[in-house]
Amino acid sequence: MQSKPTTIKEIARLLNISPSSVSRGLHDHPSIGAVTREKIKQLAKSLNYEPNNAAILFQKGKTYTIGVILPELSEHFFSTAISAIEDEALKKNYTVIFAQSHDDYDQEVKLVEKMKNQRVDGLLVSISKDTSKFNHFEKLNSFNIPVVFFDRIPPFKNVHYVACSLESATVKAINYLLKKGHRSIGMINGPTTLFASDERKDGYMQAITFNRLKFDPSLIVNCDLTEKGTIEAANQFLNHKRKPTAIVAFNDYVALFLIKYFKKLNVINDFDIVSYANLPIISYIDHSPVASVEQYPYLQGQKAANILLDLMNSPNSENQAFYNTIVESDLIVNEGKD
Amino acid sequence: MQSKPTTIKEIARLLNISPSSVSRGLHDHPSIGAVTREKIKQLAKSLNYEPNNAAILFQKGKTYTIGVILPELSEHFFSTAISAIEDEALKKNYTVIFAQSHDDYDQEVKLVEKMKNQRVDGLLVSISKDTSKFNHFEKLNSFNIPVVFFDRIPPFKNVHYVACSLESATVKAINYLLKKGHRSIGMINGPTTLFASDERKDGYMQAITFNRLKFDPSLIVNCDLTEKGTIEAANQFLNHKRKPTAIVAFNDYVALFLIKYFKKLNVINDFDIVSYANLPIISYIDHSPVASVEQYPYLQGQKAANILLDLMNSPNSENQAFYNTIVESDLIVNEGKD
DNA sequence: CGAAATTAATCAAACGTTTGCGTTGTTTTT
DNA sequence: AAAAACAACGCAAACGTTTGATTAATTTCG
Repeated sequence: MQSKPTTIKEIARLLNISPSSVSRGLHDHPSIGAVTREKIKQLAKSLNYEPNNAAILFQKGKTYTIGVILPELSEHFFSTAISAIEDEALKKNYTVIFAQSHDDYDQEVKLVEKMKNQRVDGLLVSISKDTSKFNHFEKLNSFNIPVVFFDRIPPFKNVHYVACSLESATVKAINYLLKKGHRSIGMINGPTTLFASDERKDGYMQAITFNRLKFDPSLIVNCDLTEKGTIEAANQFLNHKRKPTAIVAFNDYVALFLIKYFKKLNVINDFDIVSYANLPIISYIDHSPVASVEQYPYLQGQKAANILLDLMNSPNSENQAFYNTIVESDLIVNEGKD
Repeated sequence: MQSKPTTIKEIARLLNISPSSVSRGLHDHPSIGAVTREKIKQLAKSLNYEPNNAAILFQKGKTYTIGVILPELSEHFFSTAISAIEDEALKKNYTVIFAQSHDDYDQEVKLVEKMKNQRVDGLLVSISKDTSKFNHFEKLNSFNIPVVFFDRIPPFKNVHYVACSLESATVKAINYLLKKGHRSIGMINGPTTLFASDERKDGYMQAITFNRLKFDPSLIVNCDLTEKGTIEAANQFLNHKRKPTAIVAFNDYVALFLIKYFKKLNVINDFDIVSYANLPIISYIDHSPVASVEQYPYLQGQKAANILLDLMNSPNSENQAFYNTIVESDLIVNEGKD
């Protein structure tokens, strides 16, 4: 039994009125009389009429769809963020489509193009690790597709973004370690291309200088965030003349590699580790970090989605004000550990 | 600079030919001469022509979109599965839209309806914990929208599905524990409404009887999978006259609750725990499970997506054969522990 | 050389919905 | 009683693309 979906035309035919009247009736247009309106609605209901979305989208030139491009969905941070995005979108009856760059610049460029072709009404992007050029987003501007970056954002202010202040979070982290008595603190930072790396570095320096300590640049090591890179970084610290007693890891994955390596070398107890919270169960692991920077992915996703929904429904696209939203991050001290 | 996207009409006008020729030219239709074809393609390229998807979808009555409904995207299992789905869909130029039931039956019903209205070409579903009725999927049938269930599947065979054989995996797990010398093995099972609970129970019984041991039903405890429920279940085991020496946990979250509780009671060393792998870093935790059932979420997602793509492109919908695909799961023994 | 086949392109309809404008018929205002 | 206002609806175009049916021009073949 292959039911063809009911159409407005069909209803019009059965009621001997014009399709336009049916359309207006269904939308409570004032120029349709109450009796006809009710007749229309009743018949529509009894025939299980559902508007053909494709037709409406085509007609209106809007898709009621927001696109999300992110590096890797299976990372907890991003799956939580997109979960929030979807929840917010659903409230406003928008649909979410997404795609993963897998941290590859070329792929990201392609996906932006694809999203544009899909005619998304707006785009949320968390940029890939490899991305250092941003002109692939410019075309969206001319097509009037607003973009909001979240978490992994470009290093300039004239875009809309939502992100955590990793700088202030890092200050908190370093202050915490200083207060615990540490005087030599290492940092495994990310690639220099990442804005997030700058922020961590800035926070580090800010905390050090604020406390009138001398800043040793060799205590900050850039790392490609792989296990191999982490081990290399760790080795630099182990051989350092002022061997650190605490280490700030770029994220929980790095922290995991580090803990694994230190356990193997049996030096795990020589270090306090602080990390940034990507994983919910990090606190369950053996020799887990003493503290962790919570970046509130759900909140970030929520805010980014709402800003985008706002932008998509604001009339003048030539609005020159940019949303630069900072979500305060908190240092969560892991109690069970010492 | 508000560029309006280039259309076929525009190209046709500039070239003084008909839109249909442009369309055919772009699609390498044989009835368009080589010279015209190239002229068309060149101009299209130089004008950055991109087909208006909404128009095509509308015209063809297909959306090239597959919908995914799952309980909770932030769970690692599902984010990995949907990550695979998206990868597969992208290969065939399909787009993925998704929505979360948050394990709520009513929400699931609504989402199925919404997906139908969005005119998805096919649907992938992992059903919610609360779902015990399945008639909300029947309507899709009459609209010729194929559905493939994955992982959390309905308890009957006349649907398409991909799932792990939790039964055989559980057999492996129990056998492993028996071989380690355990004679009283507890199982924290899920709600009886879940098919997955039946499978675990069946596997348990199968392994026990195969090894000519007597089956004690009180060693299998149903649980709502919350922390509170887990503790209640644990207490039943602790007070059991044949106190188990090993426990099979429904999933890693349950295992985490259990480990936490046992650590608190300082009885963690009295038990070997086996779990089902939802979390990648479970092996890093303190007193982690001795073994873990890997359910291959990426593979499941991949297979489910490919089956769906297949169904969507198979001509006769009245095909009575159902894909019932079982992904073999493996017992991963956690080496570092003993 | 004329008929048939082939090539290259056009025409027009269709997909379902929305919307500006026009057309009735009725009621109110002056 | 004529003009104006209003209520309730229909007409037709439009959105961009695809596709079956046609036409016109050229080539092939007996």
